[in-house]
Amino acid sequence: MSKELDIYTTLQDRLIFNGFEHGAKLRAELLAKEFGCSASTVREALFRLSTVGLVRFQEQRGFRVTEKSATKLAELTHLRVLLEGEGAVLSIRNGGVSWGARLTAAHYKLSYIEKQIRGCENPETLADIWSLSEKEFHQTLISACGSDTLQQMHGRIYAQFRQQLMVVDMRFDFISENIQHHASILEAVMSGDEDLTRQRIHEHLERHLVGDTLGD
Amino acid sequence: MSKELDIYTTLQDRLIFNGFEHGAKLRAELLAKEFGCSASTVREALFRLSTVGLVRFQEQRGFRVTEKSATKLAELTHLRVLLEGEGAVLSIRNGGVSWGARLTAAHYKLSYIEKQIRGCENPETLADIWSLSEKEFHQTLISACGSDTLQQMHGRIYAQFRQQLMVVDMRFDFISENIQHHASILEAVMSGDEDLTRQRIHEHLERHLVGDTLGD
DNA sequence: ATTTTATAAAATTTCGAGATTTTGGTATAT
DNA sequence: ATATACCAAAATCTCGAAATTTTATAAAAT
Repeated sequence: MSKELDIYTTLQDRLIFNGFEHGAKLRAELLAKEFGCSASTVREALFRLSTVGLVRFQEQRGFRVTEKSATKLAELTHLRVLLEGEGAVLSIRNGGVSWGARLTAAHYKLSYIEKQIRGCENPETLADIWSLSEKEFHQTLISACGSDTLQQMHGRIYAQFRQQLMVVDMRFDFISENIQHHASILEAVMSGDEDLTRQRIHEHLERHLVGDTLGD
Repeated sequence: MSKELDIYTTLQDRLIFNGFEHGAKLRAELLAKEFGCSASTVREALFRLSTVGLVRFQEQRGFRVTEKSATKLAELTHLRVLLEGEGAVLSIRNGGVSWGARLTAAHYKLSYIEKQIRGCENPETLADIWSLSEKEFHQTLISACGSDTLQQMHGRIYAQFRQQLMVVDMRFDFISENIQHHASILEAVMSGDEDLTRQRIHEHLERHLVGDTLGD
């Protein structure tokens, strides 16, 4: 694998899981030292990440971690509801048994971890594994929609959404609700009810829409 | 303005308006000569364009113009209907008079050009100006939605959509229908009917959904 | 005291060349 | 005839340094 791609993925992870300060400056030269490569290589990766939205680029002023704001989070949530709802509904239509099986499996894993978190003293220690499972569940949910473009787009929105939310949310106060939400989504999907599925996805994410000027 | 940005924009235009062959190889070194700069600068721009989706990047194999396919076009159309519908509906709610005025103006310009095209021997000569007006109309349609993220996302989908369609479509056989479509969308918007607006946007783009396995 | 100007330091952008990998052609073996 | 191994040419990737621009600091002017 090329160095550039390596660095791209590493940085992406750090950005999503808040390995950097909110709005921090990202100096290619410093990161280059850390990664043991040249500044240009880091620069390429940062450029790509800026197009994805995890990094902000300013002409002659370098790169910064995208800032957090309630507005941005609300916008991303709105789009997630839209895309994930669409993806789920299409998957219901096209998915068949194998998709149902995969989704059930993903949900089983996620709910197992979420129940662990609920009864745990230091839930932060489970944050990483939780993130992976939660992502997998939501990805699986739309995985049979038949549109790569939709999934790709959802992936980006999801990444930015997590970036906005991480740390803040890692106290897991919401975990009981969440267990309920995920189960409700699965239930709606399995019953084949498209409108209900959309509604449940909406309910799951609703709490992040505060301060939103967009419609409900 | 930096050279990189210059090149980025130039390449973006060429890619969208099919200044390159379908699937053509994009060699940084050759383009560098043409632009009078170094290969690394072009490389940065190409990397960004690959993240946007106009260019395909392969590890150790360089860059290519994104291939055209009916499937891809259908996927992009599907997303356009979704995002543009949502953006238009939100704009109806938040837009107010000034948005209505801007949309009417954009429509007036577009319909003027489309009528010129209808009665023209060599419609290709008007392709450039048409593209600009059509883009402006659809951008204005969602411009009061209140979500930068949504608009940005729509912009990317729109760019890829155009890339798939250009040349092929520049014979303007559809122009009479199109005049009708655009007027219908404007009418639905002005009546404040949200469902009708979505439906009209869908009808406008429907012909590109052939070969689609996604539901309509 | 505040603003403007000049200068130095730091950061960003661009470059061209060297290192690495792929591609295409030729020879050798099965 | 097909497949494999080898080599040379071409393309890609990485680097470190030079050129440019911004930022910070201090001196001069209002």
